Amino acid sequence: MAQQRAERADATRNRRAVLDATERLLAEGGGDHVSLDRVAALAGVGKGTVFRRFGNRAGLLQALLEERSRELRDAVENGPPPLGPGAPPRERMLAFLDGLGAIAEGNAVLLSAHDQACAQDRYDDPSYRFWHRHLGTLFAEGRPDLDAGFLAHALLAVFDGDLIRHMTPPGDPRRFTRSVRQMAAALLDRDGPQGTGP
Amino acid sequence: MAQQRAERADATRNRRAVLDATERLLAEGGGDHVSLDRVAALAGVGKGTVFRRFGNRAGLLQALLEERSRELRDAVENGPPPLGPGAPPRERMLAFLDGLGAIAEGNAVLLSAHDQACAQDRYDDPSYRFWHRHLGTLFAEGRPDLDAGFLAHALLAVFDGDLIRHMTPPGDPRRFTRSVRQMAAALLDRDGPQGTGP
DNA sequence: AAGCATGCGGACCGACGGTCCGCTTCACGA
DNA sequence: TCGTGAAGCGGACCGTCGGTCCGCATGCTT
Repeated sequence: MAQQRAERADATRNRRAVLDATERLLAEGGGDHVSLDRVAALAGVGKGTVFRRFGNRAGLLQALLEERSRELRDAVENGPPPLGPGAPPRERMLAFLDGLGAIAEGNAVLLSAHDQACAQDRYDDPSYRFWHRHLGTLFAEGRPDLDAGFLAHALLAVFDGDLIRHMTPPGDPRRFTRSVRQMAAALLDRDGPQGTGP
Repeated sequence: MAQQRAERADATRNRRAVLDATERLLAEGGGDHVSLDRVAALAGVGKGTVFRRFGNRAGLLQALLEERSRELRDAVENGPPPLGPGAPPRERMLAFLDGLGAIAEGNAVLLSAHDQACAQDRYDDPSYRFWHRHLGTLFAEGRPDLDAGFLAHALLAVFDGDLIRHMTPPGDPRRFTRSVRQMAAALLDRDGPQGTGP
């Protein structure tokens, strides 16, 4: 364990600039409008810089996504119930889906672009594995008679940027999250509906 | 309604050749191995021919997919129960998922490639709309208390080529379909599990 | 101040999806 | 059978993209 040299100041500055540029491009055009040339140009850096920092297109989008979801992840790992450990599976899952839904609804374009870029290795992505393990555990507790691992994949499959944009009407920004919660509740309740909260 | 001139023989021959070439390329390499140059070359036709026939990459893959699922679609529309009209929603949905699962398991690579190519307009694809309408109707009958349109999207979202490959172990090729059926059954049963068939 | 690892930029590459247009091939009527 | 016009064909061509590479600048450390 040698003492690591501190990260150079320009590197830090550039990483931020690149992430911000990506965000701006995502906001103003569709997800396919975000080419790495454009990102580099808007960030005022060379293309090589983008790749050294993030490896490839998928890495860049993943970094942005991770930034948006770090808070939720921390809360799930160490926060107070019902998000954190301690709450019963049903409440914990609904709280989690509420959080994930909010992030997804607020970042649908980013989500689409990320899925597009990741393609087949989406399921090896550490972020995905974390969400999957969390949901899988909760399902295993709540419904030991079903295939918990599959249900976890199924719930996550629904967090698709295009689907969210497709089924979110202008006047009801949380319709998606509501329906996801409702579905999860239906899956968890072996003995008839119990409602999905306030 | 003027009398249409019959389709030229070479056109028919080429359409078949292109579809077959696509199939072969999908089988021997990953989905991203199927470039339109390669398809044209292997089919022994010019690139222009591919595009005139199928419009673009998405159209080509969609044509192939439609070919694989036409039989199921016909059976759902006009066939005998439980696939066709007449059976109770639960049985009809399970039969349908069984059929769709078989197709998906046998064409996972094609499915991935198609999703990749379609991107955002996946939800406007006529094939998708048909499956969605079918599932949505059945859910609406079986579970009027839930968001049937959403549940239909959710079930279809699970038919993802990469997910299928990721969760299909070598020794159990139908694990995916079994889990999908189980999930659908859990969603349909308001009053506890009733089993998913033989 | 000097030395050196680290980071930087942008020219460069191969591959891809998609377009275009001059030429060929086929179906049909005479 | 043959002429003709339309339908189809091929493949050169284009712009763009993700990704690589290496000579040069920057900023830490001593």
